[in-house]
Amino acid sequence: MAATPLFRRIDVAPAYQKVADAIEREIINGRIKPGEPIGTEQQLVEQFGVNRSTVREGIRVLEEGGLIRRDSSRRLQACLPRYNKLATRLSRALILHEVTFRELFEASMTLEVASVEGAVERATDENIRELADNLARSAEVVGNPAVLAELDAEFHVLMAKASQNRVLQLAREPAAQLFFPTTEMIVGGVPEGGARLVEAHRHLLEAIKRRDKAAGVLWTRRHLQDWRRGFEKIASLDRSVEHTYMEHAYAARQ
Amino acid sequence: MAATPLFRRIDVAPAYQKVADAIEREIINGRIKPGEPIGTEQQLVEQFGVNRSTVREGIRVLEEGGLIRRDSSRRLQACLPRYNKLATRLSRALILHEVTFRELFEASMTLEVASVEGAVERATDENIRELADNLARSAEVVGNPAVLAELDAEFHVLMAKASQNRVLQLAREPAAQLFFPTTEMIVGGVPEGGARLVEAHRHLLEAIKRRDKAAGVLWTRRHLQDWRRGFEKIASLDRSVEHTYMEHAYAARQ
DNA sequence: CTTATGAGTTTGTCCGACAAAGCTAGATTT
DNA sequence: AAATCTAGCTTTGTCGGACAAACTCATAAG
Repeated sequence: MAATPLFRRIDVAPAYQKVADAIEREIINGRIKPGEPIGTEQQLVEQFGVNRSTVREGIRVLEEGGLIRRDSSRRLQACLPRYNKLATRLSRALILHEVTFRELFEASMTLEVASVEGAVERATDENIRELADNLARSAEVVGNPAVLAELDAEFHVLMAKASQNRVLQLAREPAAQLFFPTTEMIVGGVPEGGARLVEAHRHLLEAIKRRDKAAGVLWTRRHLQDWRRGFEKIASLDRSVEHTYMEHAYAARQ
Repeated sequence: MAATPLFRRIDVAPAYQKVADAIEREIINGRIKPGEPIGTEQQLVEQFGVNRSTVREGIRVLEEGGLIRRDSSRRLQACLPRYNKLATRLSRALILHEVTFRELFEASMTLEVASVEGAVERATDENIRELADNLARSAEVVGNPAVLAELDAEFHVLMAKASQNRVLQLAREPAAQLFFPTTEMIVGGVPEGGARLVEAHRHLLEAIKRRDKAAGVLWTRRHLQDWRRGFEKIASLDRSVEHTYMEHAYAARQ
């Protein structure tokens, strides 16, 4: 195919990219720890020997990637990428790829079941307290679809947290961000929808408390099936997640 | 808590952020479709009424987010975010959060099982051809851990693709990117490791062809358990994914 | 019809500048 | 002496202009 390589490929990445890569490398391999300062733009200018505009473009790249942020006084520092922010990007990608609600439902079924299994096995007292608190608040707003939907999303986040598996936590988040905004429509559109939702959460919490995995899985399945039936009343599962629908998932980012 | 709000919060986001947000919004809600041009920097300068440096910083943000890219002639255009690129960022986040191999293993078990179930149900002839092709190539390099590990990763990507579920495809990718680089070490360190791996893939492909879900799940479990046993010979599952380990996952990005 | 050429665009980078906001430390007041 | 104020220094966000390299496109030359 290729002729014998006499020279190595020349690195032609633009300077701002190299700046970003250099800083990123230091953070990834741990030489700069989260929370530690990166230095001022002027210092970076001197260290890299490029113009401040170039440094700033590199900084934007890292900032968007969640690797660095500016503290209260706008000074640069390394930080731990927030799942939430990354998940938003992923949700965005899923929308642009026009995934269907069926795909979303199927994947969520898998991920939520895994999540509850982990929670049943490993939930701490603190986790259970948080879930119970969420449940109590939910019970008070059964008639308010908007608030209830938000609490539902939170409940599932807490369950994922209780699974003590951060990979799972991260993996379920993008789907959940697209999945749960519809909850409001569904709970609002189905009589008894709110009550059924809270009932399911109650059984889930009970299952976690009793370390009863079978019950946890069963009620997760029912809970999601409820969502599915509700959704099918207002739309087709094979419809793709709409662009306009993004408005919801979007407002939440603020 | 707060006093009655007399005025709404003033928007103080920096200009480059607003530029990025404005373009992003147009893409997300579909007014600019993937592949369509955004315009030159000069045009954006005129439209937004800000300096070119400011526009460029905004562009960097979107570029890193995968929403826009430059075509062959470096002109800006909207594009579909690539799973692969996003997954790399997630993997990076997982490393910085120091997730353990146990978390990785548990999540992967769930995701790969779901993946194979989907593949058994919905794999197309084309999917099966790709898997068979991968298997044939794997069989030829049983003795070469480096190449075999790469083909193993590809096999699982193909299986996720065969599941026809893009949400799942996306969800499994970050974990896989961290999970599979160790395959080389394991296959290289365990006698018969390569042969067992290829054998598992063969059974998986058979299961998909026969639409035999039970067999598919069984062999996925075995396959991953093999990995786990191999891993435990060289390290502890409770060790966190190391920073230095990133070198592998990192080089692959190029 | 293909190739070469050359003008015009566009990007990547650099330089210098300035207002606004934050920080620091000396000066002032109680 | 402790608290407060003030003025200067730093840093960021934005701007304007500039230029070389790479690319586009249309026209001229073979």
